[in-house]
Amino acid sequence: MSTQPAKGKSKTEILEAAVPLFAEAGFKGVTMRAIARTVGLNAATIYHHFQDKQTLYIAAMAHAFARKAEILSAALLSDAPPADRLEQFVAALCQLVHDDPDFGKLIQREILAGDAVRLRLLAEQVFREFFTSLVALCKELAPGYNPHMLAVSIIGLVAYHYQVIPLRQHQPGSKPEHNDPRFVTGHVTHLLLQGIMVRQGGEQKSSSAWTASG
Amino acid sequence: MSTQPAKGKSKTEILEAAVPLFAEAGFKGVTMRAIARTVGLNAATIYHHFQDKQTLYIAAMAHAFARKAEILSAALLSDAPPADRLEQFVAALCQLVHDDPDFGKLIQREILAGDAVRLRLLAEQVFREFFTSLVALCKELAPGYNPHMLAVSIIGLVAYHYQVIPLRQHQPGSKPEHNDPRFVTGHVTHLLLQGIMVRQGGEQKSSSAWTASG
DNA sequence: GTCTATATGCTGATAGAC
DNA sequence: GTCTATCAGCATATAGAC
Repeated sequence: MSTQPAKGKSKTEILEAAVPLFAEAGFKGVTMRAIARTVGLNAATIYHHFQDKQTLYIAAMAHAFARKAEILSAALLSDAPPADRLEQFVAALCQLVHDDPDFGKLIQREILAGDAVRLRLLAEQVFREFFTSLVALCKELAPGYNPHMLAVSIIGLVAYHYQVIPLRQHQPGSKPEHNDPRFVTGHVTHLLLQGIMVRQGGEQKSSSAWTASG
Repeated sequence: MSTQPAKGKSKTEILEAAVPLFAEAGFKGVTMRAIARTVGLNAATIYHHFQDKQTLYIAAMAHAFARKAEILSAALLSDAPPADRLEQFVAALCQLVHDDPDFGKLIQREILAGDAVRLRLLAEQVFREFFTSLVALCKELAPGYNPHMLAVSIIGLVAYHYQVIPLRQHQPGSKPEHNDPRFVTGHVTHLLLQGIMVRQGGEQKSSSAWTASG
């Protein structure tokens, strides 16, 4: 909270060094010495800024997840028609996980770690608001579906594509373009809105769902 | 390979003790002592059966993934119509990840670990065959879609629902029934085949896609 | 095959000089 | 605020008795 003008390394610098390290190797895979080396400090100095490793880790999570919630919420709050809001949200989510791979990795690691307290905080303080907005959109867009399940499916379609890149890049038909946020947005939006059963003779490229933002 | 009739603990017993431990805590989160304690041995004895921890870990992965490939392939090889084969596959995948949570966790951990050699082995020796069959089904079922992307989407819709249970259980609208393989199968199959745009007045419960297996 | 004992290294964390 | 020096604990892995 207090500004530190050119007066030693700040807590923020330590956090910004720690986030990618924790994303890549997890809590036990990162040593205090490694974080200190990255930020250009001695390991003991970290303990002047943070009580212990656990405290530093939680602060790093909070720093990594800050502002993500409002980015996701914002895409859901336009006054466009429901189908367009869906596409805007899918596009925003694709862009987010594409531009910040650490974000997805840290969430996966938190899920695997399975700490009940931290998971509850993550669910309530980071995802609750935007998830509720997404559920509302699902109710409006597809009243026949279970809105909770549909919301999870929408997020999952995007998140999974980026999550399994290290595996699916070895599978037949994989191309680098498939990681382009616009390409994933087009695929996911069309699949959600139209489903698999394309009418024979139907030209899907002419569907408005394939265009990026209009 | 050699049978050991009632002659000390077998390698298989060690592997079957190690798999759930590695799934729960990851490579660095599991000590040789913990594995030994679980199987009822001294830590040093493990080194009589396995060269080192890394070798034991890879053997445990191979043991955990054995036979999974053919379970998934089998569901794709019936002579039913494409849409029914899709539902059979979705049902089989739901059942698999529901009955064996370790399976999904270990795959996630391997993806996060990011070892290029191990990921290539996993992709080629465990998933290649069934993924190729799924891509073929996608081409047959939905020629208008990119088959690679569609195959990933199908797997992702199922895998993601089970993967994020620890997070989505804290979100509004979550119910325990949503983890039932039959429920997830119904939701995913209907979403894939029909998409979101349900016709007004259409009664989705009457769709054959909602019924479990006929 | 299984054990005890132990070597060796790395880790989180602290004490205290500057 | 940052450093050096250091401790105590635990990890992997080995040596060798039984």
